[in-house]
Amino acid sequence: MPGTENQGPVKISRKDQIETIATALFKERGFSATSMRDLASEIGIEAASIYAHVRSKEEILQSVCFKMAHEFFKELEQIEKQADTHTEKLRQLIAVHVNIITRNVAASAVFLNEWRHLSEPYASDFLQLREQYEQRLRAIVRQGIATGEFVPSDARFVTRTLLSSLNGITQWYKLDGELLPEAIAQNIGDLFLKGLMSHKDDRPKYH
Amino acid sequence: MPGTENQGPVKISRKDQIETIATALFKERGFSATSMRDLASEIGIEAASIYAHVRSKEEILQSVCFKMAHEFFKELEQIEKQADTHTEKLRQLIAVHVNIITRNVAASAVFLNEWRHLSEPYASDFLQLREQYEQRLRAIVRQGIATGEFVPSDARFVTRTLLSSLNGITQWYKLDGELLPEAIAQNIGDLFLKGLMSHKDDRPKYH
DNA sequence: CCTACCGATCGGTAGG
DNA sequence: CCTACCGATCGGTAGG
Repeated sequence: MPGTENQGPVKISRKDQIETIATALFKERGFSATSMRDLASEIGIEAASIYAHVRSKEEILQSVCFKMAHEFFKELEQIEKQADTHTEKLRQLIAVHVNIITRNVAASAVFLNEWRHLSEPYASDFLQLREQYEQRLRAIVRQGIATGEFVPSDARFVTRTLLSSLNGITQWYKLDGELLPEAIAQNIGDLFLKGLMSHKDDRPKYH
Repeated sequence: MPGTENQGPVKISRKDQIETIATALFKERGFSATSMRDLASEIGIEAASIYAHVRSKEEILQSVCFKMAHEFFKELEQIEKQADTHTEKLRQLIAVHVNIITRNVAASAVFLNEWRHLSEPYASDFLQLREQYEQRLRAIVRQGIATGEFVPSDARFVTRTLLSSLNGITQWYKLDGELLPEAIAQNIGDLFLKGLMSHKDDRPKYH
């Protein structure tokens, strides 16, 4: 079985390794400032050898960006389906968003900051996905306002500010940090739900 | 008076024009993905001509980054000086931060995202400034908590999340947008101060 | 501010 | 996965 016999107990293929290291470099230096030679030397092979596993530098970026987009959408759809309150939906969406980011800090940072180096039609496709995600998050906020669950507020502003807070995590989160992902989610959830809920019901309830 | 006789009523010098256009390109495409030829063609001159006004591509980046850092610090020091409450200090700091960003969206985005392309010792100097700014903002939050003005909370987390919300404005603010800078500041101020203040005193007071 | 140019480096290919 | 290499483009300089 050529191609499978040498993988052994560690499942990570050379292709996966390339993507992982590239993601870290793309986050640190940016896509354009990372050369295939940088990447190769980090892996320990020659630059030309990368092309045995990957068609181009951009293909790596495409893979990272669309994989992350898929992650975010998968969880969003799960949350949209359930018939919970909008408070609960928002709290859960914050929790899974924090979870995805803290489990994939580098990939999330690349997803957020390097997608503009995608060529067409990938850039347009990607942008559409991002806009749709924001729209659907905004719909939850809007509906919560419409039902009176949330205080009247600018859904567009709230959504953008929430996304900035969540996505900003990529810029400061460290695996050995003092704050656990669950605590981050709790804090962001409290902050925004406190801001969105009427005064008599300040503390969000769980079940 | 050579060098001054041709400036006429419009005060913008070629050097300023280069910096302005470069800033816009650096924001849109990133520093590394912007070539001096891109910049030149946007200005309408040859690439080599840029070097009559500017020593290098990086010098432009240095200028933008440190000018913005200076802007932010100038306002921070002003706010630290006055003997107001921490609530009022935080609200004012948010207001001036929003103001600087909305008046310099491109420069702020470059300041936030492209500084890592600075070479040494500029990168280290810059990073030190950013960390000091965050530290001093955090001190205001900490002091507000210590005096009992703010509810007990994680000052580090609050500061980072506030900065993410503020800096995120560069990613969505448009001059013709529906939300005016004053309204943005008001909303962010309300959100965070509501989150920071004790329940019996939910609405922050002004004078 | 332009023409003419330089050495370095880039992403990527051929052929093994 | 490597050696050897290609054309394109990069930041920047010389000299006017």
